[in-house]
Amino acid sequence: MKTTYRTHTCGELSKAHEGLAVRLAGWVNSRRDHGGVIFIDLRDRYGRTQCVFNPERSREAHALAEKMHAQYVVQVEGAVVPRPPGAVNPKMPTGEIEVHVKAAEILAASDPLPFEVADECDAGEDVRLKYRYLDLRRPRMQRNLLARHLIVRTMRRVLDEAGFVEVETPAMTRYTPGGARNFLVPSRLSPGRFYALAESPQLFKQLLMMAGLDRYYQIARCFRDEDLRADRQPEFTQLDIEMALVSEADVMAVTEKAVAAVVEAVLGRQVPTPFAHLTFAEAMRDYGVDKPDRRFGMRIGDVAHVARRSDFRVFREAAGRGGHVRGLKVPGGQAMTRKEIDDLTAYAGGFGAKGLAWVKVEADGSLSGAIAKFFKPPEQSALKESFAAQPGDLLLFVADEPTVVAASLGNLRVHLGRKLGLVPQEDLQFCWVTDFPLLEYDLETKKYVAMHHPFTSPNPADLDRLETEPASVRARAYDLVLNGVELGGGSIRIHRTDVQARMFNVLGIGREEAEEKFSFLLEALKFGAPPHGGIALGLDRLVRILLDEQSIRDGIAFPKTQRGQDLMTGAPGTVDEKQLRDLHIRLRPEAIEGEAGK
RNA sequence: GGGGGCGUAGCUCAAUUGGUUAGAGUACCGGAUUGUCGAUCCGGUGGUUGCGGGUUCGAGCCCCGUCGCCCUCGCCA
Repeated sequence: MKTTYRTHTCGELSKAHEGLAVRLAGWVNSRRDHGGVIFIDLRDRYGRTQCVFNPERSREAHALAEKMHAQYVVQVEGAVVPRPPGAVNPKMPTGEIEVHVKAAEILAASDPLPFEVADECDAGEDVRLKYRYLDLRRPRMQRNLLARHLIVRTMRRVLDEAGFVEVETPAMTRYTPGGARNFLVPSRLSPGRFYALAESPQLFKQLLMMAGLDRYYQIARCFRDEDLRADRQPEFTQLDIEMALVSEADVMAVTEKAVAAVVEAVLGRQVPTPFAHLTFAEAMRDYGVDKPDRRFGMRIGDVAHVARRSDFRVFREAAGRGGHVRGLKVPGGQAMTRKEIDDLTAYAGGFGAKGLAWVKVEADGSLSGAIAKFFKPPEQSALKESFAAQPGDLLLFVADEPTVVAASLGNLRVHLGRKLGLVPQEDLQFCWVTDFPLLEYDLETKKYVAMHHPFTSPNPADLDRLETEPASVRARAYDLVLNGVELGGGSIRIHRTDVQARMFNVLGIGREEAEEKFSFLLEALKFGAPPHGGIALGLDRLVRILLDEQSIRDGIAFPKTQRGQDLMTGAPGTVDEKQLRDLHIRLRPEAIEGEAGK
């Protein structure tokens, strides 16, 4: 790493360099001034090295060191010397040596900092984001960016070796209906027209298969104008893959290889392949969600058969009218207080559950709690058997529509798993969720919408029911789930014009609209489209999990806030009237007022 | 759009039931200090309590509005 300004980095000197004359440059990490001797820890990306300024060695250098403050950029020249006995710092990789400085130069001064540049930073995230370049000087953030780089490099290596071609696709494309809200870019050259920023390279990668590229990948930036979360940014990165002449197993095999290589590279750990598989129906039944966290058990149990025979009206009626009655066993939950259970009820209520029924298993095996009396002894035994419940356990039940039961218990399960410390944090549990429904009924528009996207191939076994029983048709779609997080998803695509036309028809996309919005795809399908499929993995989420960070923002150099703002640059910002005129745009009054109010 | 948390010195936080001049650590400034590594010791500067309004003899604290950050539901094919 030798450059004009340095002979070595701040991380590489050791006893092996003893006696060597070196030149280092970096940031002043800290200064310890003893009146005579001054110690300065010099920091760069590679590490920290202690530099010693002794007035007896160089009066000028020492005088300069008195002026050096935190985060000054300085250059020093001196000799690598083993530290005196007792002064060795075993906590530092370079702790056995120090540089005795005989000449120094201040390359850049620094104002006092808004927050300390240290590994454990307790500054608020808004301050960190405003001064992101300072935040990124912290070793932890540097580790994150380096790990992200390693992850991307590993993905490229694995896919390159497997014959994939990296192709760039447009970020500025045409708006297509369905899916996420798009960011729009006004066209200066075509008044009144707009590009849409790509929410994914979906159609382009399919067209690359039709072009005969055979195997494509891209580290692709995607844009979605939806509300943000700890795991969602308006622009994010996907590892996007598409392959021709493949079935699900081919795509999964490549994905597993790439992901396993990444885990090995970053954490040095082996991930067993192939990953576990479960169907959407199994996931919903056992875990209540389509992205199960399989690091712990506590599966959802069905007690409809007991509910029907009970005297508890809420249960009986729910079980009778096609609803579900299901529950969770909380091991040792008998110790929970009324207040704790009330909190769980409120939590489940957030997912639509109107109540949370519970019973405790007492030491003698009897059930206690407000609803216990509605169950005769045989039903009480049946309840316990359903969960293999032992004395000391708590059983929680939700009786409601299937979607409410699944959502409330599924989320409650994860909530409890964390609260009770049942989740082995270090564990990495990958799994595939398959056999998703092709379509979902949207109550708002009273139409079927594609669960994955409109180009997903129906399962051939269900194809004859596409028009008659659309909700029962399975898709050739699959999601990759890691520790309860949806890492990504993909599908085998429709490659036949007739099937694609039927799909649009079921979605209520008329021939005219399909022709207008997707004519290029429909035409391409006519010119020899090979069977193909692929997947897209959320890079930011994978990085976050492997780094064990709480937010994907900590793996992104310059992320945006929950309101979609960049606190450093101030984006989105205003533009002047001339720019708007060039774009043939006039702001609506409420937009102008809203701006004035700030 | 809904729910929740937070907002006090550059930074992280405290401030009894609404009651005297809003404190501490850190950073910063000055001084002392020749083996520290979160250096230490002495002294000092630093406040529109996010903003606006209200209630009150009196508001950091209560009320209304508003802005910002975070979490979350909806949303994210």
